[in-house]
Amino acid sequence: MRWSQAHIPTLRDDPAEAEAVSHKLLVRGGFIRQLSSGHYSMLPIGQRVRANIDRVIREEMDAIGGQQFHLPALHPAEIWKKSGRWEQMGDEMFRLVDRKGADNALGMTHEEVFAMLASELTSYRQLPQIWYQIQTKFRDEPRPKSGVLRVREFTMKDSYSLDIDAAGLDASFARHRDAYVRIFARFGMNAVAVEASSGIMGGSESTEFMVASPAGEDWIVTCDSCDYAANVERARSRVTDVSDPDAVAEPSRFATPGIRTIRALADGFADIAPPERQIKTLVYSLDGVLTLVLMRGDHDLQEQKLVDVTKTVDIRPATPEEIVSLLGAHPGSLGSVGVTGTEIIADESLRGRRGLVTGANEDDWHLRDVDVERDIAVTRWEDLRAVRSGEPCEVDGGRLDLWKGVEVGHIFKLGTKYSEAMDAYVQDEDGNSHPIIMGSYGIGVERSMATIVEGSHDERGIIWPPGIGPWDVVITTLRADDPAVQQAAEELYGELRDAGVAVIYDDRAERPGVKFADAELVGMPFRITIGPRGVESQTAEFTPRATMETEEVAFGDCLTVVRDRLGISR
RNA sequence: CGGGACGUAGCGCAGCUUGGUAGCGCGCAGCGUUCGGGACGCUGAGGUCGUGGGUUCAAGUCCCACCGUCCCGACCA
Repeated sequence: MRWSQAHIPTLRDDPAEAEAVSHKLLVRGGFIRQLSSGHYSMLPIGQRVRANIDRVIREEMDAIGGQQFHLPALHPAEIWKKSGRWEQMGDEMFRLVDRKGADNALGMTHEEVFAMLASELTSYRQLPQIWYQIQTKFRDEPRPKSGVLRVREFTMKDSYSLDIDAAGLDASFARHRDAYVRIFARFGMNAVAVEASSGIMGGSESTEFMVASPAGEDWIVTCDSCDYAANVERARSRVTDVSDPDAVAEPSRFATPGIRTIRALADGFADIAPPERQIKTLVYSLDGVLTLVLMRGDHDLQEQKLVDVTKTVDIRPATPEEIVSLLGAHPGSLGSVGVTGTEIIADESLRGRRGLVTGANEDDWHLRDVDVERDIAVTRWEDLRAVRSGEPCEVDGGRLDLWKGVEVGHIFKLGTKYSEAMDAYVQDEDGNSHPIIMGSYGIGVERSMATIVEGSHDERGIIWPPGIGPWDVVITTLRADDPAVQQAAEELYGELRDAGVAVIYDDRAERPGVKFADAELVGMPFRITIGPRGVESQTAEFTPRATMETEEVAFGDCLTVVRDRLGISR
């Protein structure tokens, strides 16, 4: 491609609304443009990057035996009703009615359609299968943000494994995991596989691939001395021990006028009520049912954990009115001693604790000498605690770090939910019918593109890894009007192109500063500069974008150097 | 959905308080000079001031409604 003929609308000014670095650079560099909130156009060079990302994914998916499909984006409501997700997906699913009056949905994911296709399978001999596609997904996000990192319409590589038994699923899962490690490595990312919650998709062994970035929306916990890594929605840590008295008296009331917070109670009654000796009583509405949630005073609830253990779809804190009608007191004086007929879910760190302080369910009064197991009718014990930075790792006691990450991939085991719903059964060798066991695996394409940029840029612009950017090499001429320069550049351009190198020739009659600045903004990994000086000595300048350290290369050696730097295999 | 802000030329913005012929920078077109790090001069093109309604002799400016976009929160494989 010649730059003079390419549509690469770079901008000199930052887009006003840009807050994520990748968004700013992709817009300025002429890769993407916004159409509306959450919908982006891919411009030619953005599309080239996307094609490269697709290619890498395809190569690695094919390498583990994957077969590419292309499924419809528009789905009849029936298949979603059949799996039970027509209702479950709520407002996140785009829905529309066609001219016949039939309900339709724009696909947010494709378990249903793939499971329908899998229903044609009849024998264990046809398994295992890995089926994938690279396709548009629609999700009516309540708040698209950060440019292309969180949108309503995006491309996803989604794959599904089909196996006859758990061992087969384990193998398919492991293959995907390995493929993902290779894919993200080729993207130049340092992606960490972390334990995660599987959310409304259902399933187990949910593993997210996270890349550290300030633009990330998830908090990740990793241990500094072992390989433990988890999303905070699921992360665990060791609890700091608190020693309690062996036996305590019956609970007794004491007046706490005006005290409404853990902090205030600890300050006012330092001898008996430090935060770790208090019980924090939270009231939640879980699918419309009021439930008490008990935490240690100095701990915070991780709401996703509560959602996961209770399988709740709709969670919200109870309103003050609901709380008063349930417990007879306002927040600040709530407790669970003597409460019956209401589910009481307590965090594991409260198990066996004695001599604690909690609200008396009467405004301005608290109870002391509470023995949790003796005095509270706990109905469930669960791990609900939010992990904090610096806490000891549950595995080896190492220090836990907390960092923000972007989710670029997610893999998990689905089980038989969709195969059962869509009647995807096969017979085993004994003639017995079994639902196919499925796994589900996703990679966000545009999100990967943005995440690469988040992690690989400098003040001048983007630095694409070889094989990912729109071109690997840019030939920049200085004095494009000089016939000798032109001829040298044309020859090199033809040579590289014939050799299969992705090269763009900046033949524009611009001043050097403009051409350099554009090349660095767009981010080709290597620049070859040809000017009058070099024509004299028959040398070009070879400048890797990452280091910006220029070396002189004879015209005749340029192709060899480029091949070396790109890795000859490509 | 709650809170906040913003919609004026392709991009970034001023003008609104105090109503009276729509401006600046970049970019764009032509000509000339320039040419190893975002040049300069001259000339020029380009705007239903988000949409609709209202007040007024007169609305980019004041009032109302709606739409859109961004940020914070809620929410979110």
